[in-house]
Amino acid sequence: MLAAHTPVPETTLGRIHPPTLNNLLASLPADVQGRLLPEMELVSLSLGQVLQEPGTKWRYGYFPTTCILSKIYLLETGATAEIAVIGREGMASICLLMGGDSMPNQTVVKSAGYAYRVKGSILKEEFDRSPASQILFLRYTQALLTQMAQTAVCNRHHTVDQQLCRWLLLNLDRISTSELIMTQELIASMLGVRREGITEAAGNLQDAGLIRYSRGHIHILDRKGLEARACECYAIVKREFDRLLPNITAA
Amino acid sequence: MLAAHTPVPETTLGRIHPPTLNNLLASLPADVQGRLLPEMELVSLSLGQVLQEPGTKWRYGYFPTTCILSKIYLLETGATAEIAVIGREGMASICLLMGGDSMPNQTVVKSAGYAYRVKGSILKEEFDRSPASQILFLRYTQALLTQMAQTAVCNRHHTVDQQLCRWLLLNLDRISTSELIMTQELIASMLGVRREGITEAAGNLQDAGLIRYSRGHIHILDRKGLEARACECYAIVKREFDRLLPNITAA
DNA sequence: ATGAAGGTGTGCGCTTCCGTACAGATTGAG
DNA sequence: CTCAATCTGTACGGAAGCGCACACCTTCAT
Repeated sequence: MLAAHTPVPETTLGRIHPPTLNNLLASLPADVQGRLLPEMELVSLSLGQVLQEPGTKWRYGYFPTTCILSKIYLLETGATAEIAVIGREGMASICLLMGGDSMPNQTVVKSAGYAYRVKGSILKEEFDRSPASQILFLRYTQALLTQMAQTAVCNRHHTVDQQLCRWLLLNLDRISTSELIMTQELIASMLGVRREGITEAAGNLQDAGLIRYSRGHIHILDRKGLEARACECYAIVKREFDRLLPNITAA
Repeated sequence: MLAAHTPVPETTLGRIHPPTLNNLLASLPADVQGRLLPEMELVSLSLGQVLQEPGTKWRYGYFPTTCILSKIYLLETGATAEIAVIGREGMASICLLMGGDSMPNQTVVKSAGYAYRVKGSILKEEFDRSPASQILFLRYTQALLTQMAQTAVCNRHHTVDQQLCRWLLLNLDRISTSELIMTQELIASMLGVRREGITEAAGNLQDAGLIRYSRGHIHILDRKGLEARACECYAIVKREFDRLLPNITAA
């Protein structure tokens, strides 16, 4: 069931919450922004909302500003696993640009907030027409590719503890506070492990003084500590994002 | 250490072994083929040869005809994991087109054979210039993306037995015989598990009459049986390849 | 205030896979 | 033919994670 998006009317919010909060949009040259931004629409997305079901055609391109999106696979058994995180550094709907129009995974909102969206046809037209936007979007595609590949390796070789650290950092990079709103149940489904596994791992991190946990609220106390405890996967992906998209901060 | 490629001189081989054995090249319209094919060079690749080290700039685009390539991650601990397979259905060096020029993983030859290669600059120029080639290469990129994503999920949730089936099928689709030349040691490093794990899984498949194994030679006896025993991941990726690249046979 | 719902901590037996060690089998070079 | 190298089979203890069960503890609506 596709929840309806809530378009935000032209209010003060639109003016104090510009599309350029999204780093990709902000990195586009002025002429492309001039054409694209007027076509964009601010939408409010709520936690858990399903943006796109597997195999269905994307009608819009989404550029998060304050929300975080998650690409999630659903298996026949009901098991799930997150394969990519998308925040203000990027966009959802790569497949519109790649020409496939759909992908076999779900896209859900894992942190409530805002995003700008634009009709797929308009986005694709701009992509085909302007080399500057093409370069940017293709480089982002490669960054996303790297994130997925690293997720595959991480799933194979690293412990739940390490993966939780990586996962927290990945999300922390995409919000402006140091507090994540996320139940253990939800984290477990993203990492594709048991809820009890997260309870234990989070307990370890809390004992180590790295985070503070309370009923769906995670306060990050020691970012450096998390980085030290995370597997190499986080740093590799971050380095690639920085290399490919030098003007964009989040990993 | 980068082993030197062996360029194959203009002999009868070149004539009876055309670039169009590669399905991507074969799918290009005549005018693009007219420009690109004369620039291509047939190279012979041997088992285990390292085509590209992590983080190094790709100088050529590779289009396998009879060889199979593998994108492999190396972790700090020495652990490895394959994240994608590339055969005659595709190409290595996506990052040339995406603009990143390098990726943080290795590319190795996992089944000896031939490939055509072309200078990166020429390939990129053609990509930028001809919409037809761009559409094709971008759709292939999405297919590759799907393969990686599915690998991530598979690594998380499926047994070695299932993954071995998927892996055998993935390779079988990219060769013309029903015999794979591959030691258990090598397979283990690709799947990121112990060699003994493969011994056991292969033993199971042999007992079930699906394959016959002998010192680095695997004969596939019952393809349908393998498909039935594999996890859903194989079918999902194959379906996406077929959908995105309708004129291309291998998954 | 109070009961229900949702979120978290804990324990226990089980499976899968890992690490290690070693023995047997096949292949190929001298 | 013979020996060394390579590949494969087997065995065993241990670690990590799963599935399940259940006891708490917050929060929130009635």
